[in-house]
Amino acid sequence: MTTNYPYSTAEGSDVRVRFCPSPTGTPHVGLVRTALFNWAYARHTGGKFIFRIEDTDAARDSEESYEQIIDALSWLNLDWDEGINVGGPHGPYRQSQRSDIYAEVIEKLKATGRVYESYSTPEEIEARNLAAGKDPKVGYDNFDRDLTEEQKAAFRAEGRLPALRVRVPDEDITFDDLVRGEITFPAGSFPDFVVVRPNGDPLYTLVNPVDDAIMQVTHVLRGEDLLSSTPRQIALYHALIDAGFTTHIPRFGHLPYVMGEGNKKLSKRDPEANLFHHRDRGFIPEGLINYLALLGWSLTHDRDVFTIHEMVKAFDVVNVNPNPARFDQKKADAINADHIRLLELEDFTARMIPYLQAGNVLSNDPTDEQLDILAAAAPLVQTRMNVLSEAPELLEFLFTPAEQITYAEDALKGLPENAGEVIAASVGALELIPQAEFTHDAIQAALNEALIEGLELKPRIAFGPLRTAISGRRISPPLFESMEILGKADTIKRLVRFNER
RNA sequence: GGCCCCAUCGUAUAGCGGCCUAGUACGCUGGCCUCUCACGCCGGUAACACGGGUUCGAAUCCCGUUGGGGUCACCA
Repeated sequence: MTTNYPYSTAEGSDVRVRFCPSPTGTPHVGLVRTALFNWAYARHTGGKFIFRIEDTDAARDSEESYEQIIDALSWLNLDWDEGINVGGPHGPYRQSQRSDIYAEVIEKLKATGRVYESYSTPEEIEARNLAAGKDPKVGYDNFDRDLTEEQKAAFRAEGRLPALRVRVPDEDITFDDLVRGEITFPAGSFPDFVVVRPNGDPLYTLVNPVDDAIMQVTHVLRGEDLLSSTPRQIALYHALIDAGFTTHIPRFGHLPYVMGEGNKKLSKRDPEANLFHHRDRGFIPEGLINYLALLGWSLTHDRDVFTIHEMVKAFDVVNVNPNPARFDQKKADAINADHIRLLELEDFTARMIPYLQAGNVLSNDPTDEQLDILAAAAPLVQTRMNVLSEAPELLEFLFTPAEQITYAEDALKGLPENAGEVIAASVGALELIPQAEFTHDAIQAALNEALIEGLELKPRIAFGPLRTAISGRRISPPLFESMEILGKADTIKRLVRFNER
């Protein structure tokens, strides 16, 4: 019974968790959240985080996807202690390179009798179920469990090769899920399952638990979709313990789904499922990690913006919420915006550069003058962005020559009748400011005097035309600061050009 | 269909038997600030799926119902 097959009791620095994606497509935010929780648990406990790749499906796996997964972890700063590219005592860490290990395991497993040869084809199984009046959905009928040597020889004589199945014990299987509590699967819930194809290829059902066993994984934290395969893995673990590959069954914790719109799992088709979509939009790692952590976990009752360090300090998988969480783009953006505001100014400035380049606002090799403008403008826009891809739209006018400014339709439409007069008066006032004193305070004072007091305009009416003339937009960073950055000559040039258009 | 999981404002969550006439955040919304837009600040909106228990007392424990989801491959 289960007393013979103990669960891991590891804690603290003895904890060993792993992240083991199969490289089939772009990294999904659900996958990333799984990586994050495993990583956070390892860092919290002081244990080890192992990263291996489950590339046993040659038809679907790709090298591109493999590289993207590494790119994703690196971008998010989720580092690992053993595995891909860093090595470790249980390598190699790509399953496609572990065939010899699996071959040895398979031989030993056969010797224990917990794994047996099965010659039934899917067609034969279905036919038998139908003949017995059973729903074909019940699956395999354990037909080959006790084949005699003569029967096996007869099948082989027909040229048939056996798949290998695990003999599922005829008893209830119970485990204590770290996020859901005790879960019991009654005896007979599932039939003996295939772990090795007739051609000798081991399946996920074998290699995943085998590698966890060999790598001495103590806590398996993974998606809820694998919950119903857990009793099968536990059955296999019994065999692995019998065969001497390990001594304990890991603890399991099944993390809730990340859902999309409606009530369906966020599918690979949804753009917001794609991690890189968020990176391209201008999520910063701090923001995305924070938001993803919120999907099933919380730091405290009254605060949801936190650093990765705060998360590591507080994270325990037993506090993960079992119910599925909807991915809410608006909330994610808001969290990201908060993290953008938390950045040091220089850091924020630097992080905008790739997005400005992508938006053709900055060249690949920005000039010192451009960098000076950016540094001056950065504080004006740090509270005006949710995602960094908003930077080009907001800052473009500062990097565009006066003669190339275009005026947005909605900006022109909202202008007052006397826009020309306002601008003319502004030019006159600004001309009087000495070049060296062309600061936002001086600009504001001059314009206030000329427009608000002189022409007796409401500020809203007074500054709208100037904003449009300067930026071409209805909405822009603060006006006087923008004028200061542009400088006296360029500012006046823009105003004059606007009135001459 | 069998088996399994899940169930607090629209969304994410706090809550682990009394502190709850249910807190926080996003969203939406009223206002203040204000050169636009933001930020910031003040306020509003809105939830314990249902029915039985257990208990002096239940959002919290138990059972059932309903609803949702997953899984039943020689995919992972």
